[in-house]
Amino acid sequence: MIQKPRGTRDFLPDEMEYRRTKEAVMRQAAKNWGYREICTPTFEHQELYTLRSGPGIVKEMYTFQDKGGRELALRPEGTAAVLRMFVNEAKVLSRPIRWCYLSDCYRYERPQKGRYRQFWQFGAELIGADTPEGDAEVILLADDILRSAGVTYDLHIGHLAPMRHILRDLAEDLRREVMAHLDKKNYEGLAAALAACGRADLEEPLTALLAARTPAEAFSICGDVPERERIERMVQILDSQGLAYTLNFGIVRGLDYYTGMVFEGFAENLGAENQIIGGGAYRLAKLFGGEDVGSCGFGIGFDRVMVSLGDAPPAEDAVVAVVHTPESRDYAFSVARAFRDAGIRTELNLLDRGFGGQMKHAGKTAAYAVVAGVREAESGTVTLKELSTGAQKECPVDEAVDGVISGWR
RNA sequence: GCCGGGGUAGGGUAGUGGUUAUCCUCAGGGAUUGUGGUUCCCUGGACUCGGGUUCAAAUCUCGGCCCCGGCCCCA
Repeated sequence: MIQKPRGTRDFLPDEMEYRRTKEAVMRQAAKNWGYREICTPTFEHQELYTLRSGPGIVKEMYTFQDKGGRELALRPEGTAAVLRMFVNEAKVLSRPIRWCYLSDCYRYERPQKGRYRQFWQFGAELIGADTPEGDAEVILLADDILRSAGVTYDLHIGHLAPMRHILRDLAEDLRREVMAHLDKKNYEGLAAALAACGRADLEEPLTALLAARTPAEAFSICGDVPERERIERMVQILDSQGLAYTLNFGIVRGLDYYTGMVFEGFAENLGAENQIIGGGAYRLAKLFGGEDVGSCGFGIGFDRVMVSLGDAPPAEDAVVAVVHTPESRDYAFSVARAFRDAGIRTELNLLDRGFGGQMKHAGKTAAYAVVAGVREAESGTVTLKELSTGAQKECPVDEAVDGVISGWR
């Protein structure tokens, strides 16, 4: 027997239908905000991802060389390809551009709860609206999508400007180190790093900034920054919409990728991998050879959404099982077609089973049995039987279809 | 890459070196050739893989693979 590759999953129909239901809800929410769905290739030139994330990322990706010698990689996330697509194709589209996607992504990582080597990411990108209104819209959209899907989560929103302002005098590599410590809440490491470079004076404002829960508090610590008005306007919009969130100026989210607003969300029922969404403002287009246009977006871990929501409820669709005999086979196919044309999931017996066997099978797999035997074929009727109650009646096909649609009664 | 816990039919399980590996569920068939569900009968299906110890391994041991939890990472 061949096992599936490590970190991959199979989905049976009950779970798959549940996933599709949630996908549809999320797509619809995005659509309502004007975010239209796009699709990019499953694999791209490796360079797209190393440009964005550095050469070290290769060991975390599924990479391969194709028969033409091209160095390719299965996509490890959604944003890079979307911005690549924007640079390639969307220069003439009127802005802002609102796009969303649901992509299968691949990362060579150790699987654990909520983390797989093949996973799905629902993302949205707003390109060319580098404004506080744009930042606010992306956050509100993300919240709408997650709540529509039924997820309960904690939302944390921040902005990189205050922290970068405090760290403005530090050398680039030291700044990265300090921010990495802050990201991991490693305060001992933070103190040691600052002391080592003679900037222990920064420890107090940094820890105070992490505790700040309003823009006013943050600016009283870091002083005035050019982004102040933008941050305040964004917060004002979010508050006007009654959004539940925590302001957190300690959010770092990777190092050089995000340029302004950043946000994260954490859901229940997940283990160590409880981050369900991450996003923020960034400027990637220029890196990929386009103009320097500001963008803002997020990625939702779709599989984590599903884990957080719990087990799939069993499917409830009415199912009709058509029971027949070899002599009435053609009639049975016609009867099944009538039910299918009405949008009813209908399964016709395909095996060499007697009436009793067919009814037995119908009792396990269907809500209704529709008998299309010789007798019915001659009179153009069917015998409709509700399997939960055992009630049955012989009637014309149209009437039987209506009966199933209206739930028998 | 690292640490820990696991792996017995499709699912859930019993089995601390010794007959043909237990039970439930499930699936297929029959009792019942135009009426299922209950019941009864029959059938099918498993020791994760490989090496080692032993007269004898599901059981002890080592390693691989896979699963689960955590670390690292998380674009």
